[in-house]
Amino acid sequence: MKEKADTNKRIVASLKRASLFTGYSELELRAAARLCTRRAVGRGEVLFRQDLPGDELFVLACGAVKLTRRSHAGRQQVIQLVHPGGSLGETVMFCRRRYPVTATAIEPSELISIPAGEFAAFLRARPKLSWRMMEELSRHIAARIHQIEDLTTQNAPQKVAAFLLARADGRGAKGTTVQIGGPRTEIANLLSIRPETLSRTIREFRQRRWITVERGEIMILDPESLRRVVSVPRTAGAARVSSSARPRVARDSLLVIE
Amino acid sequence: MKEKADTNKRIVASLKRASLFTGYSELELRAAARLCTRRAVGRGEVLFRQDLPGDELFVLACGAVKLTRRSHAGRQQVIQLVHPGGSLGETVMFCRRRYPVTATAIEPSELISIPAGEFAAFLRARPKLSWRMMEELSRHIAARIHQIEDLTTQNAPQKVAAFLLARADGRGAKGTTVQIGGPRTEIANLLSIRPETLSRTIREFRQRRWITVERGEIMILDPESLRRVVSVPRTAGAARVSSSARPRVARDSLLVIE
DNA sequence: GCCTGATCTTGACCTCGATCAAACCCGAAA
DNA sequence: TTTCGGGTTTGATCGAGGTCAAGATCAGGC
Repeated sequence: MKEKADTNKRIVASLKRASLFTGYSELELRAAARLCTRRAVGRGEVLFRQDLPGDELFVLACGAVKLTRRSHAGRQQVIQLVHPGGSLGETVMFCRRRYPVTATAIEPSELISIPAGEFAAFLRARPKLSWRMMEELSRHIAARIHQIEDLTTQNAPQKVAAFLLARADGRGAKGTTVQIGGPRTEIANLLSIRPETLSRTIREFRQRRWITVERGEIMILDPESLRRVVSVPRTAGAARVSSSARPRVARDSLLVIE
Repeated sequence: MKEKADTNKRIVASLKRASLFTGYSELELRAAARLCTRRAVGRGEVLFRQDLPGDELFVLACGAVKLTRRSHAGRQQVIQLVHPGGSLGETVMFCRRRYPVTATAIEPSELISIPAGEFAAFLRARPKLSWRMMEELSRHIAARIHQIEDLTTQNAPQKVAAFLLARADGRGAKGTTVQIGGPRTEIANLLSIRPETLSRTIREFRQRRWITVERGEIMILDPESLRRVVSVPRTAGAARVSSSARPRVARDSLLVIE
């Protein structure tokens, strides 16, 4: 019937934009799309839960989803914010059918649901696409490694600056803007800082005319300065003079650039 | 010739112990081993470097290797300590032939070197083993996610306790010991704390008779207490009484258990 | 054995960011 | 319009852990 064909077209269009499916031929895309179904969810809705079994993975068509992990001691940590074109739950196909994280929509979202079993069979029959999947998994590993590096080596302003630059990619040309899907708290949690600290840092950046903020949209005015913050070795090159010679200068700013 | 056959046997034996090769049949193991070569390295020797191209992956037969990442700002972070049976550099087969981390031996070590190109061909010809590889990559992702959780949600004593318990696995039965390969500094760096803090934490644990230390070998006396430290929500359940009613108790211990 | 250089320990101090608490803002419901 | 509730901002304070510096301890090499 006509309607079904139309749905399928839209699914193909969504998959085409997903990094998980780059490199797929038109034919392969259509074959994959035939397995899938669309699904709309409201803000706050949970797609799957950490440690629970499941049998579907997703591609995010539009909206925003957070992947979180609740630690044994009850503390929650955002692992990733997924944007349109991203995928979630891929590993459920390989790891004892359990999800390593919890996925929650932080905005009304549309997703493509892919049944794990059928997609696995689909891949098994197509070695070349299996290889693509491995590339994708490797990319994932690299991303998590990079994240560990950022979380452990950067201080709060560096985290925020790096985050902004990463979002405004395309070399962050002097006027790009960064959309923030969902409440700012989620970003703070992703960077593993408190909302209060994020707020203060943003204020600092704004006062220095490095960014402007309006309506949950941040515009980058001075990417160079932000980059400098990120790449400075830590509490910047000042000091290292004659130990505690001077009588302790008052600190009025979060940043220690000179 | 005899000698070559013997070398091959030893490689097979090493691979058999590697998680990357579990599930391989004897035949498949031998075929894989035929591609490989042994290699011994000294302490401090670098196997491959972050961001540089390369074309081999490794299985660690004995010794210890650290995987590190140097951040843009020069700070170094240990991502993983690899033990015998572990593998390193798997992703080089998929990610533009570049390594995401630097691998350095922290003890004299023996490795099996696997040429990336040939092993890729080997896998492509064996879909079932490709699938095993995907499982392995997924496991890797899960491990990194878990690590992010630990790094961000735990404080110093929790990190150390969790580390000890993880190493003394087999449910850490009251007397298991933990070997530490390489200098203790590496462990501190892995947990993203300073060596000084690690030292103090270990002293604390020792004073409480939870562990004993000798000759770079730690024995766990009281796994239950360690587990309790890990799973306590944060600065433990004390306080929360009548705000600052009491005149600020002196803190003499790193831990806040009651 | 005795040096010599790494690694580990201990103490004193200070800083960054967490925490607590109180306004403030703003969109949705009434 | 007012009310209500989640999110954000701001200020004040505190403490875990980082930093610096000085010893102690250990491991090879001679």
